[in-house]
Amino acid sequence: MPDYAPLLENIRRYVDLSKVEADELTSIITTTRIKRRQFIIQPGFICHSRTYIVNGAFRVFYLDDDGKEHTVSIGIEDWFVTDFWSYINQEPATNYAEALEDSMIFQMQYKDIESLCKKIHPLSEYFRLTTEKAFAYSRRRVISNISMTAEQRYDIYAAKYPQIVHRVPQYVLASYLGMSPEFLSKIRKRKMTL
Amino acid sequence: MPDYAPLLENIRRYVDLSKVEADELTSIITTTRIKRRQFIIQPGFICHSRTYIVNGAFRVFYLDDDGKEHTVSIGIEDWFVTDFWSYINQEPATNYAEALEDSMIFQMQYKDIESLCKKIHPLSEYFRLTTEKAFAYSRRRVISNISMTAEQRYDIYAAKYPQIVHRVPQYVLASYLGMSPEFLSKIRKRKMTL
DNA sequence: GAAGTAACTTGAACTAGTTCAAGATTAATT
DNA sequence: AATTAATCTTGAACTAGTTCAAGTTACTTC
Repeated sequence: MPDYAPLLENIRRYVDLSKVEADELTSIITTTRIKRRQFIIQPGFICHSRTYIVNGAFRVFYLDDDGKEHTVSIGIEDWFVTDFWSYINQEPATNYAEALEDSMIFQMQYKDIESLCKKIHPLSEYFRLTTEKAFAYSRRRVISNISMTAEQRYDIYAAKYPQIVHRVPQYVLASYLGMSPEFLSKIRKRKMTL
Repeated sequence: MPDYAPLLENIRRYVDLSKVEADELTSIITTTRIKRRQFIIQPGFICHSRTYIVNGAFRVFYLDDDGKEHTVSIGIEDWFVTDFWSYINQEPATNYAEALEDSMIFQMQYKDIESLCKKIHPLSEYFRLTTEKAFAYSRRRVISNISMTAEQRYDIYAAKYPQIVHRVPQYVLASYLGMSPEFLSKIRKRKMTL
């Protein structure tokens, strides 16, 4: 049986779950190993699960009409990955989610989560509180995309996620920060020589 | 006594609230009239309430170091306005919220909402579901800021919110869409002559 | 309803960031 | 260890969008 402690610890930071409630939650979890470069979400397919990263790293990205990639989110262990729009509306995804490293994940199905949220009040609270936080961060990202230069965005990201900046390929980070990989390369070079 | 029907109707789209629960909710609401150009949130002050717009229009904006305004959100009747970061963390705000028209609002305090969410399961569900939706939209906005041209962003907004595009000042919309007011003016002109 | 202020328009000069292309590094595969 | 594939670097040419400034239109307010 897999070790659910990291996920339960994450939940405990927000709410109290009884032993019985925790067991109900873990009973809907499936555990999977994913190889690097493997996709767990693809456009056209409904994203049925919320995915918790036990270890490894993922990115969610969007392929535009010109075939250019735009990274929507980057996640490492103890984070969730989803095509959120597809997940909450149970509509076909528009994004890909790809493993950046060999990973292990926990998955919980939409319909199971929804019925458990109806049943277990603290679980509903957990998702409410974490989504509120995610939303607040997302708004900050909107502002920084609108109001800052590419270099400022990089600096802020590097300061906030020092453990990620050099863990993911540069073109992934560039597309997450909304700039071309070439330009990120130039920003980094400038910093070396300063 | 004010008419709470629009808010309760909004909630009913997501969950069922009993009469007693609805009364508990409305008991924490304060109703206020706000004049155009009046601020209900200012940097430095903690945003204590979630604000529901009964009628009128608001915008939330951020003033950067160069004194330039960046509109974070635009809301009209039946929407919520908040400096979300300040609200959920109960930290001093970094944004302004300003009435774009004479308005009437319902306000609910953070601590009251939090204790009601602990108490009333469907209310917790309501905020969970609506925040999930808001988060999904916010992610879409991140993607469109990163991957689209200014004109595409305008077109999408105009198609989605035809009732808002010409209701708010152009410089507000431009700063929401992440472009200069001059450039939005030029986009619009180009459309006239086509 | 005149005067003043806020919002919008237009064009010209400018710049942050892109695109393209070719070469240099690094990592994966046999 | 050699070969192939992916990723990163560098510079030159380019462009979407900005900035500035001056003029026009439309609201407010007294």
